[in-house]
Amino acid sequence: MPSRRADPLTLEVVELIGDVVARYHVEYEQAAGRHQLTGAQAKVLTMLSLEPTPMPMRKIAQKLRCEPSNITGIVDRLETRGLVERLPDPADRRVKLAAPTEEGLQTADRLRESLDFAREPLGGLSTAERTALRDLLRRMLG
Amino acid sequence: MPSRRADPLTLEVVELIGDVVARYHVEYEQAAGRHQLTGAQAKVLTMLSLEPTPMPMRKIAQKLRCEPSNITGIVDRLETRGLVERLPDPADRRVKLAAPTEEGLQTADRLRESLDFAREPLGGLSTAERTALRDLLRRMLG
DNA sequence: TATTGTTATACTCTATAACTATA
DNA sequence: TATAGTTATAGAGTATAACAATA
Repeated sequence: MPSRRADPLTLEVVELIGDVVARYHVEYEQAAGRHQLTGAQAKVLTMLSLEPTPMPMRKIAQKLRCEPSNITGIVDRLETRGLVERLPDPADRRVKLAAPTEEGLQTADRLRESLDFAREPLGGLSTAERTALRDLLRRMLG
Repeated sequence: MPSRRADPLTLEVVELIGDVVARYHVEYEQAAGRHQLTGAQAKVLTMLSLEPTPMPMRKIAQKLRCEPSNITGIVDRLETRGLVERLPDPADRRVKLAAPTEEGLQTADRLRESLDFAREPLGGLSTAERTALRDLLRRMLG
């Protein structure tokens, strides 16, 4: 992996992405806080709310790219608040499946709606510009 | 602040931005880790390395949007490693100014160079596309 | 033996409140 | 009194290692 200097244009784009990241982060934490959730708790709850079926603890850790032992505590706190529950896996008694409760699903919905980042900064862009941005981001991540 | 559903295009852009944010974060932490720094330490060191003059502790906190008491510990750790030093402010004896050492500046430089996010994901984009992305991000950030 | 989830431990980050030394 | 930085404290996230139950 060669380490060379990027051109000024690339550097500026990287800096702008850094700004977007910083802003997104602040807004995400604020949105989570409005529901008495930390960022990590909001991430786990959101992920579980988008899954069609309950998810093993280990898989949550893989998706979040962290150690499985961390998920124990995060799910503990979500479970204490009645937003998530642990279910046994009939196929493997070692596994515990985490699933959002009805209240957890509602909280996840409200969380999504309160993410102002969805509207505010994109509000100034036309449909054509948003389409262009979408395509560029897709290619970037592709 | 009205809470309404965003259109599908906006939602997709927001999701893509979320992906970029997640990826940026992982890469930033990894780059920091390669230099035995945490993300917060890397942020402070980078900020100080870009400032023309030493910065009061309080101003660092404002820029990072956190409490001043946090900066004490972060600068403590950077200072222990010889990457940052605290200087007195001749104009106000209450103030302590933080400044990167020579080694701190070198570490900050290497950190920037090792931020793969600068090259890899943007490598697939042409100059015209990078320009378009820059303009869209600029408009997004207002 | 290997794997899943948990526990125990240690470190860092974070906010809050109280303290100190200046202003 | 007000402000800058620190300290003390508590909660949360993180990685590592060791453990019990199960495969």
